[in-house]
Amino acid sequence: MQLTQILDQVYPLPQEAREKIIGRVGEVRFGKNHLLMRAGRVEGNLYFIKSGIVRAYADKEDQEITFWFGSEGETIVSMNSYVAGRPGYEHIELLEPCVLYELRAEELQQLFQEDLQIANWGRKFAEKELIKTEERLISRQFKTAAQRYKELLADSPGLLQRVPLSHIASYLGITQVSLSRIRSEIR
Amino acid sequence: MQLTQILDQVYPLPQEAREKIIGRVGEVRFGKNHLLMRAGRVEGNLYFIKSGIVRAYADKEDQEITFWFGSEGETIVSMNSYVAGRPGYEHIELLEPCVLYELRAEELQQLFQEDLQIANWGRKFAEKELIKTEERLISRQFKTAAQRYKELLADSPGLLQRVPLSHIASYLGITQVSLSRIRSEIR
DNA sequence: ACCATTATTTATCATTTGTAAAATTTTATT
DNA sequence: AATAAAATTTTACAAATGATAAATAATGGT
Repeated sequence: MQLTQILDQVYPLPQEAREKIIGRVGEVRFGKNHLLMRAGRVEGNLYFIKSGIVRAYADKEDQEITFWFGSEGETIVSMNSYVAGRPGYEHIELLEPCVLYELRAEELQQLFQEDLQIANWGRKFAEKELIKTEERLISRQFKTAAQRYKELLADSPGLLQRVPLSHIASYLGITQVSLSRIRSEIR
Repeated sequence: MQLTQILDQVYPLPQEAREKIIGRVGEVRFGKNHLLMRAGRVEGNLYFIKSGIVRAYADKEDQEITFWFGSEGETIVSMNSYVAGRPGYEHIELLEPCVLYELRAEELQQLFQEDLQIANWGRKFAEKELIKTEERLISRQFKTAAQRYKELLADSPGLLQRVPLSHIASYLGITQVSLSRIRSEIR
């Protein structure tokens, strides 16, 4: 997926503004299982996914909790680092080999102070992520684990083929055993 | 709480930009139990809470699910309306008599297109809300209902005195009976 | 202060989900 | 194809939460 397209699906930018961003972006590649970001650090870059799929997870005692999947066209950003300059609580792990567009957070912050349209792009980005997150939070309360699983299947049909069920279970907020039970009841 | 202070705690604005917003804001008052926003409508205003406390809730079949409380200094906005011009899924109900600063969403959108600092204010607002929402989503997975209750007590000590436990239970994602059990085990 | 209403707690039982361990299936490697 | 490793499912049991109804406490209006 091309960077122009990725940027525009957040908020269409005038040519000039778009080029300011593109000029500061580099392409990088990492292999499967690479740890792109680690919890506890302030992360200096953000990434747009050209191809591949990743997960964000947080440590809980001895286990890991996956709370986000990102694939083609999505943006990888440690919100705490990006917003507040604080260390993030999330690890980002590549679940496939990925091609990423890399951008220094500092440079983007600079652009936010220079360019009205880029500031509005940043606003739209956060707003859209917010709606998605809010909807997930509410869906936790509204829907049973089985419903959430079915919805995930419907919304992201390819996901099951690309991601281990253990991560899916964690993402849905249930144990893998519970997810197995749900899957067996459906068929 | 003064509007200037409310705006500044999101993102400090230069005097000129701040006045552009303040000039478009009016003060309104509503009584307890007033329904400020209704699900299924596109909401044309946003509000800053000068005093009082409100809840956002969504309908689930025969019951209501409270997913947010807002009090002094917080911003009331139907995210779907504000971001996407779509009807929201939330009702906003006043739990106390409130004094609110009212702003037309359309006028704010206009300011986003005119003023770089206001666009960045809007960006910061969404980013901060996003972090809060993301943390709540993760806390759902990390923590037991009892832990979440204790945290809510610690973070918002006054809340229990201002809000019925039925709403608190719903906010925590448990039934009122469950919350009662938790409360009795603590003491 | 009294009554009616609403809010909260308690009790009982059913359901769901979690934990731990073993069994099975799938995948990767030689 | 055979083996080892990893992923997934199954089983048995424990713990947490839900549903319903009844009991108690708190609140608001007259």
